[in-house]
Amino acid sequence: MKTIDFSKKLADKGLRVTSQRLAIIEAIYALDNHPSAEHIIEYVKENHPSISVGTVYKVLDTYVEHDILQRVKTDGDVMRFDPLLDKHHHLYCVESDQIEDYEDEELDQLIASHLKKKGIKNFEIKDFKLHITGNFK
Amino acid sequence: MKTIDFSKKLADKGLRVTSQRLAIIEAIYALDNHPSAEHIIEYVKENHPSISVGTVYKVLDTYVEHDILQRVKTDGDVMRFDPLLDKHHHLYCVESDQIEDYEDEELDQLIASHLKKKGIKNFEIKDFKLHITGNFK
DNA sequence: ATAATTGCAAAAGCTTTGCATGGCC
DNA sequence: GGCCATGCAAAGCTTTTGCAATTAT
Repeated sequence: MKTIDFSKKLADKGLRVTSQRLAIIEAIYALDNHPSAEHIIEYVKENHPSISVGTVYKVLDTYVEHDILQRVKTDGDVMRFDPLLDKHHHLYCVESDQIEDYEDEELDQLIASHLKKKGIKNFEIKDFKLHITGNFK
Repeated sequence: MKTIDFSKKLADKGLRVTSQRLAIIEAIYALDNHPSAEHIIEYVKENHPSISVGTVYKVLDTYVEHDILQRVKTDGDVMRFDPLLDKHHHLYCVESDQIEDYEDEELDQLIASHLKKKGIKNFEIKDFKLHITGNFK
């Protein structure tokens, strides 16, 4: 995805296009491994030394609100961000902080139909996400 | 589970039994909804006003290390704790911070056999957990 | 006795907030 | 021009840490 596409993406959502916002979304795609805010700040500062921490957090919030990013839960206390919006699951490495996307429509169907058939008492299911732990090799 | 059982549970793991440790594990069972450290502290202070925050965190860490508790991931930045150790999944309410356990061996089998059959390239699966979001009713 | 646990308080780490300045539309 | 976004710095919150005093075994 090129810079110009990011501009359009923001404009289409009614968001103002600023160089900080572009740098942040470019960073997330460039970093590519569900970066934390800290990783993003570090990366963006290379070409944007004066960007401030508060701005990055505000922009990330804005992106999550406008469905440009998803938050990714981790065991630790840092939030990480994922630009993939299609339904997918995550692979968590038990030895490092690596997180990868895992898409599997067949699995989605399998789980969805099982849950639909069986139902959960007193609970209306909206969505589900599988957290798979293991080792990359 | 009675107090005496908690004592035994700790002793069996080679942990020293202290009134703080007992109060903390009792609190978790009493609170019963995957309490946060803050909830636990609040509850324990009723009968144990002088307990300190640091102690509670240290004891929770000890319990997790010794497989007496599991950590539960949340969207927010607070860690929560679960005394159920059997394999299970979690139901997350989208409107509140309620979290419930969900056990479903049939589902576990279904997912396990699908993943085993299909495999994941460059990844060795150790375990998986489903995060189901929706509404309690 | 002695090794582990507690309480206290300080500090760390991540994230949020308020407000004046500056930039986009 | 008007409004929104940014930078800065301070503060907030949860969690961690160090150490002396206390307690369990």
